[in-house]
Amino acid sequence: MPDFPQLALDQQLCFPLYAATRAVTKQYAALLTGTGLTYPQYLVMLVLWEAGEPVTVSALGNRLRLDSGTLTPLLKRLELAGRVERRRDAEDERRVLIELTAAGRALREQVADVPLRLASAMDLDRSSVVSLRDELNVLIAHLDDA
Amino acid sequence: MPDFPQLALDQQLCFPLYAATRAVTKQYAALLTGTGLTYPQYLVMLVLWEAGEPVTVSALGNRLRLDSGTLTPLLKRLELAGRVERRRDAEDERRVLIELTAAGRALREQVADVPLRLASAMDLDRSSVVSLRDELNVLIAHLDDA
DNA sequence: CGTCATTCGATTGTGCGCAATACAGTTGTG
DNA sequence: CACAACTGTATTGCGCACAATCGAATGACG
Repeated sequence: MPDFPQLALDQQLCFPLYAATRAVTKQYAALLTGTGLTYPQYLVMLVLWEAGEPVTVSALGNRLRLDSGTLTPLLKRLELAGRVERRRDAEDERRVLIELTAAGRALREQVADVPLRLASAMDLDRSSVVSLRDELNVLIAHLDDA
Repeated sequence: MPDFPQLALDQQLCFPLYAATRAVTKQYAALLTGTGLTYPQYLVMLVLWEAGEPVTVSALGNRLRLDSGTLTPLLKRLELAGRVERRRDAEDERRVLIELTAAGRALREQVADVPLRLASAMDLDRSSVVSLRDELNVLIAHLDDA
């Protein structure tokens, strides 16, 4: 019976990546209670705040690497909560534009301190965060090619 | 109108982490088609193969940081697929022991090359993988305390 | 021996994440 | 204009992930 050292959970990159993401998401969920946002909803709001103008569903999907099967119901929940409005683009009726409401824009100040609070919970120095972030971006880029 | 540079998607660690995990999971899904395993199911199998003996649901949960709400249905699907058997522990009737079937054990050889194939898809040198893995483990440890 | 807190797992309900599919609207081509 | 190909979004179905809750089994304590 051969052994399979390469299948050891702790030797692989995949599991720490998977576990760390869920741990970070859980921290965000804790900091976002009170805003009514989930973590993926928060990411969508980040894109909308950054854009400063209506954004199509596909643009959101490209930025966040999510497809319409994920975004459509998420955006409907954001609309139901009064954070965004959804309307067809008059220029091209296939497109749906997502626009912040006043309440959606106001939320930005309420979460402005979230990244800082997260960083303190993670307790990593700035250089570790930067190198980790950059290595992850390299990884993503490589997987895109494959 | 104040600006919120700290809310920029690209400056934060959270988004690359989130996106990289989904990219890696997608790669695993591709390599695991044919085995009938999903990525979380593959992780459960890794733990069972490593243990070499029946494992309780809670032990699986501790190792993988997943709760019974996730594991119970996942294990039922693995049982339905003939990979594992579930039975109450005679010593303590509250516990459920998860045991590999012959088919479940046999699967190990079939996926033995998956980590190597993943590593080649990720195209990172060994030292990057190790440092990334270790930094993620540090991150997880810190979030546990918080 | 009762009983009371704890442990273990299952269940329920909500929200992703994604493949596959459907379909309306748009564009290209002759 | 006719019509085929393409685009952008929505829908469906399945499988996680997790909070909250429940109920059975156990163990500690008086």
